[in-house]
Amino acid sequence: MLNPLLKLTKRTEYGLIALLHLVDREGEIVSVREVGDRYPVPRRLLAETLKDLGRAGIVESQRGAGGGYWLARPAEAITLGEIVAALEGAPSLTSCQDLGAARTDGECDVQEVCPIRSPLTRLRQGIWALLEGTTLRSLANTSLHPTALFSSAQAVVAPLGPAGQGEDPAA
Amino acid sequence: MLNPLLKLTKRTEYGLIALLHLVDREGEIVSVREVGDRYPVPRRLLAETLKDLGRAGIVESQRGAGGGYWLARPAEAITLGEIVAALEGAPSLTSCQDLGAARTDGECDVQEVCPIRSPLTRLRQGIWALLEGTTLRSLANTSLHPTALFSSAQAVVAPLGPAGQGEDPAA
DNA sequence: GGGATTGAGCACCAATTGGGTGCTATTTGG
DNA sequence: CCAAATAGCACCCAATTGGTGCTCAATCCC
Ligand code: SF4
Ligand code: SF4
Repeated sequence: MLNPLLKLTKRTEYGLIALLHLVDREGEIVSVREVGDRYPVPRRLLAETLKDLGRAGIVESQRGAGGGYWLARPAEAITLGEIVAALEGAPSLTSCQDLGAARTDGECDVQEVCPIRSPLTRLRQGIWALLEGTTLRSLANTSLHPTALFSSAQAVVAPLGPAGQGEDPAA
Repeated sequence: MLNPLLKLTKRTEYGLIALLHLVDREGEIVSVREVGDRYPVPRRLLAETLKDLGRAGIVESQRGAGGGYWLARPAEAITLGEIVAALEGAPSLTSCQDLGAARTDGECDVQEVCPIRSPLTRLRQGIWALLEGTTLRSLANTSLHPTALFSSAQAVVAPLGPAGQGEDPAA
């Protein structure tokens, strides 16, 4: 069984691969064909992913012969959170939390007496802070900038309490 | 669309609810019936969840009339990561990473030339550090212990680079 | 001992979601 | 006009998750 909590969808993975390629070719125009030739991913799905990223305003595109995609902004101005949101939808940790979306469909029975809503919300914000705190640029140049970055995440999630002993559940 | 990255399964939610109830009744023995009476969740599924937690060694149980469940350890010695691992399986962010599991099924074609494996691994470890750094006790007594806790997460994920500007994708 | 209560185990079904493709229209360069 | 390339959308199939049925085993109380 794979853990859904920590799982990125293939769409997101393909999107990230494509975006990293765009970073590599920053300033130029890149076609889906080119990306698909470089990485053994379903080219068609890659195209769908790029379309999504385009609709989200992360990349821009040019149709017609010689067309393709390029980053709509410099790589340091694109966050991982933004990418994930574009390809997997708005962030919400549980079915009752849509965080800005319409409240019309949040219909969990437990909601009234739920003891985990509040702490989980904080956790979600913490994870999201991680994603927001990671730029596309930093993904490209990994093993660079060993800077502490969790200021916001820390502030948000800290009330959850002190750390445990950190056992490894994979054992 | 709900974001799978930040989504807990119902099983985990129910499990957490049950566990928090056990924390409340720490020292006593609690039946599934009792928990099911307090929260409007499918009692049967709640039972399955408790079984899983039992198999994972998080709770202990007593069969027969008057039987039930109790925490196998004090609440501060049970981490959220452990709970999630018990109910949703071992942590792995992408299909190629099983982190200790058998390598026989990690069969992503991209693997050889994948530019995102390494950074995503680090991200996964960061998220997991968050989960491991949260104890069941701290979930119960939220709004307590405003302690900084991300030492391990920080150390692990820091190489990903500096923070972005933190836009809100839900807007 | 006998019945009621409660957990253990396992298989099974139904709904949702994610992975992936087909098809057609539209834009652009030559 | 033709070829290349993106845009849009509907659709199918496999996997996962949410939820149940049924049976067995242990324990308490009378
Ligand atoms: S109310 Fe509680 S159980 Fe229901 S979706 Fe929200 S967090 Fe989960
Ligand atoms: S190799 Fe890359 S694309 Fe394949 S599962 Fe791993 S991270 Fe994802």
